[in-house]
Amino acid sequence: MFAALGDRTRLRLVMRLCHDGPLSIAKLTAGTDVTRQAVTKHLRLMEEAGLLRAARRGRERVWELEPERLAEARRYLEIISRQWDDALGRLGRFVG
Amino acid sequence: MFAALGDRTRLRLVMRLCHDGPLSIAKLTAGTDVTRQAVTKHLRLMEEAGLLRAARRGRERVWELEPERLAEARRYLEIISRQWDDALGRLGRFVG
DNA sequence: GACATATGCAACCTCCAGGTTGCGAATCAT
DNA sequence: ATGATTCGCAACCTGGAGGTTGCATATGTC
Repeated sequence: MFAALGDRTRLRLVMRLCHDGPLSIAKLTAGTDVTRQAVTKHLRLMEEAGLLRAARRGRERVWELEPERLAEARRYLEIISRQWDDALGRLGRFVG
Repeated sequence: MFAALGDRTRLRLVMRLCHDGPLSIAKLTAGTDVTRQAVTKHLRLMEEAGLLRAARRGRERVWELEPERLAEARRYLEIISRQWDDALGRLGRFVG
């Protein structure tokens, strides 16, 4: 999940999608400095991670974000930092 | 940043830290199936990513989370999904 | 001092993520 | 039907991430 966002090209693709709306592979490739095949691989990877969703339209394959996954990641980070605060609290009580 | 969390070992380290509080390298290594050196490398990587912070205490080096970075990541994801909603809204107006 | 503990440094190895190239297949336009 | 787009498949290549090993260096303990 985080690995899916932990790559330059992929993060760019997500940003592109996130403020241009659904796009085809060719359109997405246009904004990058890599090959269409590389873009395709990244898109599939993110699809398996649950971040994206694809749909055929004519000869194109249109990709769009799956925002629920982002929300999930956000919740996860929130849990992490909350547990961290708790741990520091316990530590403070035991030490001080 | 997301790349820092996009690795199994690193995510485990973060989880361990997040609910046990600050720990030394040896203690952190105990919970893993890899070498102390590997753990050290990961810790430094996350330090450079701004996720962790270290402090010497005697002969130990104690690591702890830098929760501000997590908050930053959360904000970033929020921006992403908000822009996505906006993009879909524009699309809807133009098409429908 | 002698010994154990906790870490640092550096060289090395292996594997796969990220990328490319070449070709084939489906869809649209004229 | 011919050509131009848009995509899929498969083989291939390469750098660096993740890991290990061996040794050196501080710090604590007796």
